[in-house]
Amino acid sequence: MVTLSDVAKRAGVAPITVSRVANGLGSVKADTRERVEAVIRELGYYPNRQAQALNSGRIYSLGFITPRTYALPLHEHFYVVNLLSGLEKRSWELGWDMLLSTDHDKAGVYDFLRIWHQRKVDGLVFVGLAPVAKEQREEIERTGVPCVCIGDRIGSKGISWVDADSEGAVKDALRRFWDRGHTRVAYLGPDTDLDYNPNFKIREQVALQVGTRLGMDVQILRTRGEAPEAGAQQFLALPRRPTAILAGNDTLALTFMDVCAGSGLVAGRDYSIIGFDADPAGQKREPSLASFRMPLMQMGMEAADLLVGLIKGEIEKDTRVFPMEFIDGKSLGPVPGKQQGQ
Amino acid sequence: MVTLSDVAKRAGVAPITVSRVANGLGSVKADTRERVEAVIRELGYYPNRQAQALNSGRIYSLGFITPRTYALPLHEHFYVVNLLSGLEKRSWELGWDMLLSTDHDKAGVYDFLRIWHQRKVDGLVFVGLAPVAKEQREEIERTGVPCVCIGDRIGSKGISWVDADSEGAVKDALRRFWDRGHTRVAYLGPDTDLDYNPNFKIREQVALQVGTRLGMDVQILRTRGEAPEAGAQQFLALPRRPTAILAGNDTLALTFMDVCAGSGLVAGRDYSIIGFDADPAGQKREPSLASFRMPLMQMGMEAADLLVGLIKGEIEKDTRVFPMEFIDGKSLGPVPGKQQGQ
DNA sequence: CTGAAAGCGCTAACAC
DNA sequence: GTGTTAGCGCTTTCAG
Repeated sequence: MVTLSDVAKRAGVAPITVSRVANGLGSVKADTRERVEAVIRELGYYPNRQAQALNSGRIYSLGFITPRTYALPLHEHFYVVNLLSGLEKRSWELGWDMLLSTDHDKAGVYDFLRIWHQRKVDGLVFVGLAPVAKEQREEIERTGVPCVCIGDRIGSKGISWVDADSEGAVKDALRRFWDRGHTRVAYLGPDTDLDYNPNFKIREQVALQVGTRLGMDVQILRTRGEAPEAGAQQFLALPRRPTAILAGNDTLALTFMDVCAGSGLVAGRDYSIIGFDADPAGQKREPSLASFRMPLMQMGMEAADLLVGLIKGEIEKDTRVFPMEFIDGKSLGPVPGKQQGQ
Repeated sequence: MVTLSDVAKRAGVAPITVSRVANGLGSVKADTRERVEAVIRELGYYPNRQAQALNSGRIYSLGFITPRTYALPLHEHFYVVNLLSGLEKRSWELGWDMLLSTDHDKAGVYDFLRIWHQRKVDGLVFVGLAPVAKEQREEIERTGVPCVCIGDRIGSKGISWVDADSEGAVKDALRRFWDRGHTRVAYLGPDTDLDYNPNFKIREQVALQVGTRLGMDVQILRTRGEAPEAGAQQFLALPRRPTAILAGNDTLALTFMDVCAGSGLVAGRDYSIIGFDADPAGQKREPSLASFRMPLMQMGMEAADLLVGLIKGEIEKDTRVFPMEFIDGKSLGPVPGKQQGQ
């Protein structure tokens, strides 16, 4: 391994001079600089980041915590892979590397701060698919780890976050239902006890508020962890069924459509439905599922931006909300039985 | 930040004693150990890996170089994402972290050894989608960087590799053609000048050898970088067309099928075709595309295994080949015009 | 079983 | 403009 001193000896200067040349800091006479630069190239010298970091406290790595909440392999986690892609891209553009880690240690203990404690990274990005424990939030505030959370609007003054605009999307969806004449609508969500994800709650609440404000009749349907078809069964059993359903995500929506199809009800004809996530599976099926797409790659990129800003101390805690894009589909239709064009 | 000395002071011992307790090395009296352990927990002490690495030369991170060969965002690179998934899983199981990096620096210079030179990782895994320059191979041999290449059977004594068994798959494919009566076959490959990937060459050569040995008439069809439909056009223009085509990958196969469909030729009826990669797009289309699937996740996991073994010095250069799995599809049929059952 | 001293590669602070 | 000194947090000698 070629060290600073190796270069210094060969160039006949003090180590600190090589340091100054390598980092372009301080003033060095032109011919000294050139001589040192020549030796650096000749010997193929690279500064040892570990040693640098021991001084500066900066290793130029961002930590990305991959959630283990669902026992899926990483590559099947559409959401995470897309975020990762954006994070990697922007980190690279900014000249930082990215360290991938998981949020559980071997004993199953939630320990996502480990890589920061060990000083392997300067800050952390994590995905809000699981709740962050109170002690952890306090630890983050106490130690001042630069932290960005994606998808959970954490109420901690130590944690910045980026999230998609669920409120806007729910309003948009209900407006689309309304424009097509639907007045009896439902929100289909997961059993909140089993499936932590703050966006489900936000979507449900906003659906209730906005629907009521529009004068709609809004019901809540719920799946159960062990019975994903429960929401649809609930729906089918209703005496006066809603004509339009907003589902918390596409997975919920697709299961719903499957169960209804079993009873001869076709989306877009017998009822309308819109989901979230723009899952490719939804767009390929027949009828195609209308949905909202989050700009995941961009969210990942901005999370990296934010984190680097926090680490450098250039910004304080910040939060960003990204609009979702409506993806049209055949699952959205008029009120069944009603005359077209009023 | 809590340091070793902080713990030492509080426990009333020398720093080295804390080090021994934290690492479980050397002998420490039971009650001293317990006292120190209590303080470690109380203060929430984590060893600083940078400082440790400065001594031991080991940071417990594996580098994964994401290729920039194709200007795709990471998440659209099926192959890379699946490998990544396996690497991440096994690294985690082994207690190592994974650093993601790219193979080009900002000036476009191929510089994938950077993170190792900087001592941010102990070794590297990279994907053989682009050729490794001679100087790089020499540098790897000279410096002894632990290296594992995926998908390119690099002939360097410094580089271990893992790869899928293209030979076996090609034999399997030709055997399947043969069993269905096909005797005029073709291999469809990319313009080799434009698309570096050693597996294309292997598949082409093995197809020629094995086909000839079976007494088949084997032709070579080629796309061109700017004209992916060239292979199919070549095929359509032939006076006596092959009845079965083995494509270098599913992308090539799907383009081929599209062009042929434009001339009224349907795969599985008018000709047979098999691809590589088991691209989901191929399995969802009509007729579905028969293909070979590589165990990408497993290959990633074994690459991590190999790399950790190399780093620890437990193994020398090693290579591993993984069988592919045949995925059946409607694109595979009998010889057109021939009576079924002979 | 425990500790003191020296050093890993680098840089901040202070001379000259 | 350049060099000397000390120290980042930890571990490897070598003593006691």
